[in-house]
Amino acid sequence: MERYEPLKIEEKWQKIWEQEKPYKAVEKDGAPKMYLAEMFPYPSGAGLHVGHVRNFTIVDVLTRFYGQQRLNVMRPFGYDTFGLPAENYAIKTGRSPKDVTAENVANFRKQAKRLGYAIDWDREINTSDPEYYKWTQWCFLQLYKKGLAYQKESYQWWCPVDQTVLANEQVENGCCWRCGHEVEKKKMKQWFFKITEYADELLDEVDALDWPEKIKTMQKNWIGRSTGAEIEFKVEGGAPHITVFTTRPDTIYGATFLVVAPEYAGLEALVSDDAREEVMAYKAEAMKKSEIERQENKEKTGVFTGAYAINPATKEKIPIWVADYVLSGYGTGAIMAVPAMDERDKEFAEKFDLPIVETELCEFDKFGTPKTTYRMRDWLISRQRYWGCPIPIAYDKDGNAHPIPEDQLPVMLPEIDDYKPDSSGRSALAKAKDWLKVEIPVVDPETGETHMEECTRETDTLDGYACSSWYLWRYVSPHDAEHAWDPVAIKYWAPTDIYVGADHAVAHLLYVRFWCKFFADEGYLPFREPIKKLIYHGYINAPDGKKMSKSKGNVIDPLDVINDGYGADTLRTYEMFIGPVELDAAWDPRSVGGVYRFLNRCYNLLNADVINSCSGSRPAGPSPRAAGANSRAAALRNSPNQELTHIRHKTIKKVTEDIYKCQFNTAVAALMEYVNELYKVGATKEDLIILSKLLKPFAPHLASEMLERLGADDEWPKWEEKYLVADTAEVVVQVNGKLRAKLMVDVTDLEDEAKIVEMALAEKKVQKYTTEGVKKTIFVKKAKLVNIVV
RNA sequence: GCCCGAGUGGCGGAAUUGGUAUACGCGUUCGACUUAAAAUCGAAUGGAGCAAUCCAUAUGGGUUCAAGUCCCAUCUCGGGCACCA
Repeated sequence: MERYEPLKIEEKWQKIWEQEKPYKAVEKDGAPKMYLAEMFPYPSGAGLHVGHVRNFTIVDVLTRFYGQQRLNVMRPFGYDTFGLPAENYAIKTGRSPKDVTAENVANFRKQAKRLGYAIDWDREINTSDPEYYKWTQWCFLQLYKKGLAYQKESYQWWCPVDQTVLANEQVENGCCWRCGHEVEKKKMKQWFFKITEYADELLDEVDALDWPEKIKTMQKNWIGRSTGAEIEFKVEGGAPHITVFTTRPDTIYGATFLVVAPEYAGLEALVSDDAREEVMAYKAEAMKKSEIERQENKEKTGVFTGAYAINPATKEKIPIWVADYVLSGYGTGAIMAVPAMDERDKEFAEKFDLPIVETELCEFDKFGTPKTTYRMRDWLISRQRYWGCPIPIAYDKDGNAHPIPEDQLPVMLPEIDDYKPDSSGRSALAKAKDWLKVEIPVVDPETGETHMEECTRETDTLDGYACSSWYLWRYVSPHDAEHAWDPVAIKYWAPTDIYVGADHAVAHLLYVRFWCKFFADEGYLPFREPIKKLIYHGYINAPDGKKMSKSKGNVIDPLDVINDGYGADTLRTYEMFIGPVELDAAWDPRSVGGVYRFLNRCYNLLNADVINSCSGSRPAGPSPRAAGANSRAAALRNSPNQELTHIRHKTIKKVTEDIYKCQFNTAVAALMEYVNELYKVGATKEDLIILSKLLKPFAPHLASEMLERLGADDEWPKWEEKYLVADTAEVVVQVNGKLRAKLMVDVTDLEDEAKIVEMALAEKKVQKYTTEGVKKTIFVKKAKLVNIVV
């Protein structure tokens, strides 16, 4: 008998797929379209890891599944290549990030091909390719034109290690998401995208999405809408008014003091001469503290500013304090403290001996104007780093920003020698002297006239998340030189039907939604939500359950698993079998062997002897089970063809429904059961064809080989309800809810409750318990169960 | 602290949503083939007991003819938020 040699089979089919391009996606009428994608990878130097394999294989199983159902599927592939790791590696090794990236991409492509994915390789994109980032810059300019890309000077998160600012979404527990170092606050002029403009829509449309609840909740929390009012407090002595935000304007009678954040812009003007020294010292202290330190010390601190405001309700004079428990970035950076109602204000009042008065609630909007605020801030997009998409902006001699005209795009990233950022707070691009100068049309802000002027380019680059905020639309026309995305193709393919990832619950997945809404408003997209269904899967951990990491030396290299002789089909099928898709799972090298054995058994069924002898009306194969066999095996002995048909259709149904539900582990288990049955009773050719078709999404090489030898196509099989019901059924007999006997009955008898109950009561094992008489009997047809209550 | 999830054999995990608990796989044991090993094939495998039976889905109660599934309380683990006024 021929042995199962996965490496040979896989090489053969990968060559065929490379040459014949069966997965090329073309717009066409007739079949409905199905557009699937994974969150494209950042191609690191280490190559593919088992987590990528899980991610890509989920997409592949679905792609093949829908493809076999003859939907018009599109499954592209791409690389998210801009970013710090490549740049840092380049600095360390003295090589250019471009070269390093090109190598990594080539390696990723090779490895992805080795896994046999049904990718349309003509739709490959790379965010650091000028052909791609030209359109990232175009997107920026559209946002800029509408005032949704703007500059603002404010305090920002700064990572001292990576020497760049970070978006709120990139700060995790007060630390940089990249390097883990504590972040600091730094006052800088930076570029932002006005995502808050879409806060309401982003929030309101979350519920309708076919996404995991976990992700939807995180997005809702992140946006964090609260409704309340802004109330203006006059300050004694003529300093500017203080506007506070509160969700409880009705408690204003209990507001006994105001508190402003240390970063509050009007603080200087407010503070009295007596208090100035102390207040400024407090502010300096607060600014020095990292976010973590501020959070750790929950003990309230603060200083009196020496100034007083007038409570518009009580007309009383109330003191103004500065304290770091008030956040500068939220609301107005100032609050009215109502210690009788609010725990934090109460704690503060008690500590500093401020008055606490019970408040009578008043009419909601009497003293304020209604106002909604969001926890979400605008998206900070400038990065002081080299390896990113240049921001298409230049500054005139007065420092005013002007857009680079669209016909000058792309603003190419210049080749430089030294990528290292320095302490100037500017990126290494500032050192590219020739590149910095550019002549562009400039509009005079006073006369409104346009003239050409030599300007200086922006040296910040865009946050990598900007590059990945629109790539799902680039896939529909990846080589279009005229548009970011082709208007016809986008209408056909988008939005993405299924998107698969394991990360970026709030950042990326919020940003794509934001851009989608913006470009829909601009008329470039005919939909407002970019992703219909999101599959958010778990990580694969090391065998000890810990995260895989190079330093721990517990990394499993997927290519090693393949080359050890298991092959890609085993690796893929194992990762689908490893557990429920949404859960983390620990790698188990022994279970990989189990899946290999399963595929091996599939292959062995192909053995010519089996096929030939089974093609007749009665399957031969290994001898049927001997004594002690269960009732189904008995049924198989009696009417093998009928029973086999029943099992076949049951398997088709189970595998089909499980894949729809993304329950890949139980789909694989059902295939294993099917194969076990076929081993017991022998397989017909039809069984082998069905098995191969159902197996193809998981193990496409082996299945293709089997289908070829069987002379069959890969069209997804359908089950028929009539075969799901066998002609005999097993009825369970319980006494007081405990299993006591089983009956084999004709299916037609299932309609006859009286007959079944009579049969049940006639069972010896049942009669043992019914000597005292029977109170009642319950027959559940659906469950094929009788319960006798005594 | 607040809000969600989840606790099932030696292990990863199944259970048509209230109806045969432990599918499938791993591991273990025995057997066949082999000079031998690997591979492969077959059998057994929740616990106790010779058995009939009894006990088992984190713990304790409850509802029900029937509970892993529903309700209440407790414990443990995971995730999210965490001075957001």
